[in-house]
Amino acid sequence: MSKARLYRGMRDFLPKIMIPRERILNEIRKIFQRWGYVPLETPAIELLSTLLGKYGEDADKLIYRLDHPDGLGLRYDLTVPLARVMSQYGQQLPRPFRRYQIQTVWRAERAQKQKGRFREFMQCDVDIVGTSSPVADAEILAISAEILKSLGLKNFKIVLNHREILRGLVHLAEFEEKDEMSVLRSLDKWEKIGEDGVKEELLSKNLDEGKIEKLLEMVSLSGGNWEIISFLEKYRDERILSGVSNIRQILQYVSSLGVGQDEIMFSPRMARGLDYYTGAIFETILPELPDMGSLTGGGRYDNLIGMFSGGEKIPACGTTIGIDRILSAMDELELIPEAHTNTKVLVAMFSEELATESLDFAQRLRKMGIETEVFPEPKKLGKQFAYADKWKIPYVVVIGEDEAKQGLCALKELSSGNQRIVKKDDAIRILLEVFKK
RNA sequence: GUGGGCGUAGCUCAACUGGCUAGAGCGUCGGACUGUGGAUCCGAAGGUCGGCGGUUCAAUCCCGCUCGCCCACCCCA
Repeated sequence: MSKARLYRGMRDFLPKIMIPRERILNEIRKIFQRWGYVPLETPAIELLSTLLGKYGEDADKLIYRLDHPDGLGLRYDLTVPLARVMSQYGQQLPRPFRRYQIQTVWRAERAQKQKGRFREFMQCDVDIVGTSSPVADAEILAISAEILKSLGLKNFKIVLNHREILRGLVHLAEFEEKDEMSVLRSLDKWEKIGEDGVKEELLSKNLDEGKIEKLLEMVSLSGGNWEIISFLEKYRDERILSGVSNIRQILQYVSSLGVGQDEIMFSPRMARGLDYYTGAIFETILPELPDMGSLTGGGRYDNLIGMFSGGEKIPACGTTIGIDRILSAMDELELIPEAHTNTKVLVAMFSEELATESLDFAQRLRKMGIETEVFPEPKKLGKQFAYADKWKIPYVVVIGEDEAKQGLCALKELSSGNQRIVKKDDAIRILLEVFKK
């Protein structure tokens, strides 16, 4: 057993994983940019005074604290850094401010690899700061949907709910305000542990059985989105009415942004764990992979950013794209093409004397945008072909003595085994055609 | 942090109730094949049997401690 090991909850990303991972990140980045979002990066290390007290007591324990006299810790998410940035540079950033941020975060919790839980993981956040318009909520939903579609995860569903509606329901069930978040956190487990499970958990929190039953009955709604929200309106609760009217607008706008009504599922049972949401909340799931959990999750949080800005109220809305969950979902659905390397062509080295022939030709291919590598030593050709085969490099070019004399090269496609002796220019033309450069 | 399970080659796993030189498959490297990969055959490298201590004539196996991994609870992406 070697002495080297990984700290629990950390991962190495070997090339085989990194290739699809980078491809997906590039795709996500492209979509963020297409919607007009601008990139932001913030440091891994923040002052503890910035980090602490923003996520709740339990979460504070999960922040990695550095052993350093300045009082430092690793960032826990990307939303608090955004709030800090808004308070420091808010004046020079015209609003609405649309930003995306793709960086790692750290949480000192018990990691369980198989459940996709790590101590270091990447978050891809998109947020729109400075507007309370439902257009913003609709836009964030549409971006989430567009990303999943573009990655081939066509069968997703967006689960939608609203914190004001939930608060109204909890109020109608006559729970005290201080129990509100605790009740919502239990309710949120409905899909996972079922109605009985939720009831059991609420009972174990010493809450009143009558109130619990009242709440569970109110949220046991099924049917179409419009049907459910129309039904909720009948409660004539001020908060519920306000939430429903907000949801109506979002549902309407989202249609114009390329999201089908059947891709959205309004559910009065989805609550999300974080305290700071104030309006619409949403997450995306794959019905075919019910155990996978949510692939993206977010909502509106109108009070969080202001915490750093001296009480000024700054509305905001955003979501996290769970890149690691998306990757494992794609993996299970076999949507990740096998790729061992990005190299398209291996130029073999025939002999020391002909080395420059290979280098020159490889350089011509690269200038045309074809990913090319040269085998660096004149090993026997069998070894060089075996190398290409092991890395699944699709083409091998050999320039041997015979070819070199006549300005030719041997171009072999490994998948078929077909080899042609052609002029170098023709080889380049063929490769450009194949890889559509 | 609490409870349960498990640590043998790079990976997946063997080795009868404690016994002689700890094995196999896959992978890696080399050869059969000095102008051509996948298949086949041959060979090689690779182990302080997680670590420390104890019991024993003798420990990969039994006991104690420790470290690590996995599962459940809690919490989340």
